[in-house]
Amino acid sequence: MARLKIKEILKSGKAGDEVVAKGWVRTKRGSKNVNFIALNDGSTIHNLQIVVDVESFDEALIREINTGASLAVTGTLVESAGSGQNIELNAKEIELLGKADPEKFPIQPKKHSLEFLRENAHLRFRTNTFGAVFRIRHAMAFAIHKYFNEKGFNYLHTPIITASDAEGAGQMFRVSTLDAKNPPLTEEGTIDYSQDFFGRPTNLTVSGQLEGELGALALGEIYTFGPTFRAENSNTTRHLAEFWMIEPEMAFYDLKDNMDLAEEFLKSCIKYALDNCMDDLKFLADRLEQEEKNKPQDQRSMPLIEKLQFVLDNDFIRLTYTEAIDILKNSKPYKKNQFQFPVEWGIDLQSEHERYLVEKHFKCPVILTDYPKDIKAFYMKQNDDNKTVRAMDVLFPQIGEIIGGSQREEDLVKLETRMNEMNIPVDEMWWYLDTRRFGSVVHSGFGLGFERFILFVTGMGNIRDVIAFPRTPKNAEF
RNA sequence: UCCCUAGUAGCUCAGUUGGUUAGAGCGGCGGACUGUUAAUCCGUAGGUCGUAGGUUCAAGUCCUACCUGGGGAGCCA
Repeated sequence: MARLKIKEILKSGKAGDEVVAKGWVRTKRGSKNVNFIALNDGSTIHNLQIVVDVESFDEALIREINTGASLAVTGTLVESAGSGQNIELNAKEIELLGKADPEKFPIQPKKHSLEFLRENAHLRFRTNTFGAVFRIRHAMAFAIHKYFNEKGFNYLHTPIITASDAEGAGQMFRVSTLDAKNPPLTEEGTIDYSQDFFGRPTNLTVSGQLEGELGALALGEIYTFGPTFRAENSNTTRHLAEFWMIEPEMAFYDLKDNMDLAEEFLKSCIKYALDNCMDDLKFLADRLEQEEKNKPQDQRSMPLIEKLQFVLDNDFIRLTYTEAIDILKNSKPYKKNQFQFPVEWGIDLQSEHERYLVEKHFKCPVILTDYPKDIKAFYMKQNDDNKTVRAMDVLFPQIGEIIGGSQREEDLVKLETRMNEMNIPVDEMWWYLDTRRFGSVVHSGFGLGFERFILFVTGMGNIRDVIAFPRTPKNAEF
């Protein structure tokens, strides 16, 4: 008899069907004559209820069916006599696949704190919350590939190890096979990287963008979707040292095309979640609602599913940095001196400013464009005003910046001039500049932080709870 | 990295202005119960109070340093 997944059994199983189900015990309860086992195999958030007639099984076996143990159950599906489920499995045969010592198994059939589960990240998949989060995470990864594939984009694998440190996107992790205790030295006493594996200093990538541009300026549209590493000492609910990023790069796209793509892309993925992950979303929404009950009324956010639907139904507000500064200067908190940081044209917007725009003023996702060139990267397309660049940041409620992107500077002279101004080594970047030397075209791209997006879709509050094994300062367990 | 905050039983927490033998709920274990839904009821075991120093007749409680977690900020995705 073939094993059926619990999702399949609950969806199309009929009373009288003989089936085999395999999974892990969530709870066991019952009385002298009958026991009920909630069995979960990860295929769905819902459990299959196994009904055990105590008299027909070995007492020792039943004693070992504890929370966390794995079972193979053969039996007949019947309509449930109890409420709470339509169908349940009457056990004929139970095989204990793997025991779980109830005194040692850390996941109990009760509510655990997210902090505790983070310390047990190897077992937290076995909870409803993390089951839901990781099924949704998978669905979103799939939705991203589906979206770009249908749009004719090519999935480009840009390198994880890079020798370029010119990207300016943050501190990098060094990659080396040199002896850390006794590295070979040059005559000047510095580390001799010519003896290192690559014959030069190398690091883990902080962005695939520059290589992505090379691909786009031949293939037309590409996207990357891979791990990204930042050695920043960031300790927040929105930062990881190792995270996943999606970076589309498109030839012949100007900033407006770029914004249109970003908005359509985000909406398409959110729609996929609503269409395909409703069971998990409902669970997370309920969980969130319980948590929100402890908060004062005015601090509560929109229910999860409503929030996703809202983003889907409304156009993102688009405005320039300069317009945003004007709005901030005319805002109540500015006039009442409630902002901690100054608001002045030329400053980088602080989270409090972004949050005001998104959560208070517009109450809607916002795309800010045309930032001062001095607070943005060298590769961004310079505007004619000589003050701003064609940058765009997509700001989401609670998350803040979820996408950062720009139209890229395609003019060789302007780009080189800017690189010199910003002390970017032009020589080392010969390969990047070659795209501007040979058949340069208008092009654009952006980066989406995958985990930040998952935060938004799942309503989770800490980025460490939407990646399986988070890497953060002082933490690389598992 | 900075600011705030916390660390007491397997988990979530209480522990009074410093004062005898450190408490509860949940979980575990034993028992009861004819179908339960985080079952219920009765009973029971379980603690070097984050670590190291200090103040004091006396420290879970006060002080200092360090470690770890959480929240916020910066950096950014």
